[in-house]
Amino acid sequence: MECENKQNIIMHVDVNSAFLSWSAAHAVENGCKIDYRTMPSIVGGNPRNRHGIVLAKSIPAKRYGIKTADTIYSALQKCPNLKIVPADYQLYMQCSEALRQILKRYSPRVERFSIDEYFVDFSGVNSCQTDPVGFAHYLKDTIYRELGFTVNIGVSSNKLLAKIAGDFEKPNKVHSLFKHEITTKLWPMPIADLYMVGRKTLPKLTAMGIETVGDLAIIDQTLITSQLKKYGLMLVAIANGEIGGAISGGDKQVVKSIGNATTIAFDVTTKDEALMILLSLTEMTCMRLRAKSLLASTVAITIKSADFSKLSHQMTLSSATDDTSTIFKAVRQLFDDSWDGTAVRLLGVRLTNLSNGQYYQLNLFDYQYAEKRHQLNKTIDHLRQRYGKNSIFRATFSHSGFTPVKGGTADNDSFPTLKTQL
DNA sequence: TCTGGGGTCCTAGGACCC
DNA sequence: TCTGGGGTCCTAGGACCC
Repeated sequence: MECENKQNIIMHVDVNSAFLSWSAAHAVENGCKIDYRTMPSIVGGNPRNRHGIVLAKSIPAKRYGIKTADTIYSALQKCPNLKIVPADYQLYMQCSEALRQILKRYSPRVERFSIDEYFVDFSGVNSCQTDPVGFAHYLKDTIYRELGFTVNIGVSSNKLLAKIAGDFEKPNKVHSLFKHEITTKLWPMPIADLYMVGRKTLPKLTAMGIETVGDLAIIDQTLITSQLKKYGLMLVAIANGEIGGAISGGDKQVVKSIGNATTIAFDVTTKDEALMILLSLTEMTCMRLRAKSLLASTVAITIKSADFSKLSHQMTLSSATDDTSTIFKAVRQLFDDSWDGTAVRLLGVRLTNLSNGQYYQLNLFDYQYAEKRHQLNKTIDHLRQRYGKNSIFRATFSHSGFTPVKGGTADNDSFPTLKTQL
């Protein structure tokens, strides 16, 4: 059936220091005399409303030991004259889209992996067959010439290896990592740099005497399982480049959950305040649910206390719904059942058990009621889309000092994980 | 630690059924 | 009830990614 010499070629395109690059390129384009990329700088949140972490850093900032997710406070300790640039998510979405448009010129099979990462399937694309690495260089330079920011491109025969290759040396580089290069390019890497080896896993691996990816790749199965269970086996598979999967089509992935959470600028101590915030998060989450034409049957809330202890509570509804009021009723009950009165730092709402079925399981009366609610919700969604998300809101919010619809990601894209395609 | 917000997957324990 | 075991679903918590 298949053409016998068809070669799978997958590329991973990753924007270098994405948020910082994008903000810097945008500033330069608008006449800013200095390029933040050439000096110690970060994109960060605002510590005044307790969003004070590093979202992206320049390469000079990295040389001061500043890491993503550091507190801005600690970043300033490491480099007192650090330039701090505020985040501009609208700009970032635009840059992400612009990048997608370039990629789509060369292959129809483009998949968004996160706001600053894409997989592109070049299998069977003629211009790319004979010299994929050369083509990747051309692509990288085209992106820089047209959009003004650099990317890393990883080239391989599956997504996992392409992604790992893209993470090798940065910035503005192309690396290949084909199966036959695993032992020479991947195995010498320190184990700390392997995808999926995080803060908690690293000490466990080092305690087992694992220092490089190669050490992990050839470890005895029963040994790794005894320490890390299934997770250990997955890591061994990654170390051998054995998890992959082609890119199916666009970025249509099955969404498993939708949610929004917010760290509040102050500690919340009253139920009224908490419910107000939960309502605004529910509004946003339900709007996104409806935008995807999905229904949810499980509602969950998260509470992070002032001491950073976390708690989650969930309930499954008797039938799936996309109605804000119905879902908020559940949210309110979950909060009542789980809040013990301690000061709250963060609140979150998440919907799972998603389906795209209609309102089956309902009798005629309930169906008509649900239909009415559905129309009302749709109308509100349209108004918010056209006139802004706070153009229409519940009476409780007037003069409350709270935002009626809270939470990010108004875009319709899902960000899948590699493991989904295991 | 002056410590964000969007997700996915895994695990362990309990409820319930046969 | 001095009661076995397998399957499935639900819940809470935790690890990881960007």
